[in-house]
Amino acid sequence: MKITSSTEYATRLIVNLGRTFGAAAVSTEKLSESENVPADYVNQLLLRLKRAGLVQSHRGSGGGYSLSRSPEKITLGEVLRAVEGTIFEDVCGKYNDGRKDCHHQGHCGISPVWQKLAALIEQYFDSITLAHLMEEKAGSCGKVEAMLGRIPQ
Amino acid sequence: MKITSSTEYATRLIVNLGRTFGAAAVSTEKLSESENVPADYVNQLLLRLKRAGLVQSHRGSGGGYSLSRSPEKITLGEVLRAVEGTIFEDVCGKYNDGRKDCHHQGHCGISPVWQKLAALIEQYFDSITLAHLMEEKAGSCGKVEAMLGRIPQ
DNA sequence: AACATACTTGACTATTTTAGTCAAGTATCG
DNA sequence: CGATACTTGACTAAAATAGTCAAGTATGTT
Ligand code: FES
Ligand code: FES
Repeated sequence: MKITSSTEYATRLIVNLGRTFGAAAVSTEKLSESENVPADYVNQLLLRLKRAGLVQSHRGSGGGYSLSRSPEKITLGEVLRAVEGTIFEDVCGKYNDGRKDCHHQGHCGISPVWQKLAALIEQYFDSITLAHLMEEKAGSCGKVEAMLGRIPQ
Repeated sequence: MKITSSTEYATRLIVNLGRTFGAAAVSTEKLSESENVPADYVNQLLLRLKRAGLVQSHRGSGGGYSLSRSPEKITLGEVLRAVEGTIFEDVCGKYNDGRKDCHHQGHCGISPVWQKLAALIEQYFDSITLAHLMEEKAGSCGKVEAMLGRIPQ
């Protein structure tokens, strides 16, 4: 799974934008200062969020970024896929030049575990919205039960 | 989360040992050949598994490694912690020289999400035994429901 | 005892990934 | 027109990963 500085920063940045949703756009320099992330890095990350359609940009003086949807309609999963590409990369076949050298191919007991983990993680991230993240009390970090029904056994 | 080549290899190696549980020990060279992992790397990984008490070594000719417990009593979580140290590293405070520069410290909506994810993943890995991994049919990769009861909301 | 087998230890290196930087743009507002 | 601020893509330093190497030590067999 890819949890890098981009993950951490992008999450903080978009939550920051969520706080001023409906109000004026925020410049990357302001974001850089308030979230303590290098300015050029902020640019890079917000550009990816923009390309994924999660935020809008407004050029020129007084411009900046703003959410393109309300915080309830943006999930953490979308944010992470936007900045990292894919959240959980396949484990089997990643090493040994891509060929699966497992002896029990087709009915292997290991690979389903990685696949299910991937599903578990994706579903978890998709169950969490920006609105959840903006709540300033701990404990509301996704309803795990609700999400479980959708994981294939 | 740390899912590296060590993770992948160590899992395959210990499953391999599981298959001959009760029979003779298997040399690292044999393991290297049958699992297609560099011999010196196999040595390194099995040594870590040994230090964690999951496998036993037998020196001298005819020696090798064998499980030190039955496959039902070894979990994937134990294996991963043995080879990687910690499975999921803290996200908050990992960047920005260790200080949490979140504006809503103490009641932040983001950090509980990483913490819960970590718990989710650890519980999942701990719910899977070597015996599960050895079953050569897909689909028996841990009972997610059972594991959920133990995750703090 | 000698010898081959096979684990043990720890340092070392090449490769890849991550984190962050830089420069040269383009569009918009006032 | 000029300042503000996004846009693009390449570039670099630092860290992590993947794998190697060499010099051991212990054990079973002959
Ligand atoms: S297919 Fe990857 S370990 Fe079996
Ligand atoms: S404490 Fe890390 S983002 Fe709030």
